[in-house]
Amino acid sequence: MSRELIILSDSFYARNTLDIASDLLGKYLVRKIGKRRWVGRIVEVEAYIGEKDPACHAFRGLTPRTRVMYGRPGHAYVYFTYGMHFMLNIVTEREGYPAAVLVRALEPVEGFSGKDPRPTNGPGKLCKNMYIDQKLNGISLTSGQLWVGSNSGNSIGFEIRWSPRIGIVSGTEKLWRAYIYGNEHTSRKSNPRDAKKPTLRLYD
DNA sequence: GTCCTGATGTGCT
DNA sequence: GCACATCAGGACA
Repeated sequence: MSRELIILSDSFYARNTLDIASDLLGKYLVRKIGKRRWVGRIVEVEAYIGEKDPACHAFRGLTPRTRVMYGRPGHAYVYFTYGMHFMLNIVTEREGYPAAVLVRALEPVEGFSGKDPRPTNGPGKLCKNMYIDQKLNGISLTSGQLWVGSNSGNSIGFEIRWSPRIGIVSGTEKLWRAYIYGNEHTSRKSNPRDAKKPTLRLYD
């Protein structure tokens, strides 16, 4: 990182989830443990919005697991799945309304020294390689352990495309997965047939 | 490169 | 019980 990053404040996350999803692309996810730091440029995300979205964990309402998603925006919702993977989500919208953005893939920028040329090209993989686990569930993204920053300089232009979300069985008609078209670090190859706009969000 | 499979914890029915 | 917002490794091409 040649320039320092500006931490996004809570107000960034208190908006429409689809806007946040696309705005997060090109921003930097930062994980800090002591003096070690990992930084990745966000290249792929998915939106999960409200109790009427059948793919959203809040589809079945408020439970101990989904409590964080109903909480204040700008916090991390981390959960465990498939018996072996953690997933990082960022809570959005307003308190009491369950919505979040799943961080699916990053382009490594700093701190990744292993042999894998794509250490962060999937949601479980990026959590593993950045030591993100359930201990971070519910923390604020201004707490200093984990946050999203934006580069103060000119950002390089890129094209955003939208597709169905990955790994779900219902809600596949919604185009709520956004990624940086042509980037090598997404979880799937770019598809020229993917849309240039998301499926419009319908409020409850 | 593609397709297929096994490993595995947790929340909720 | 079962359904998962998955990944790595092996078989094949």
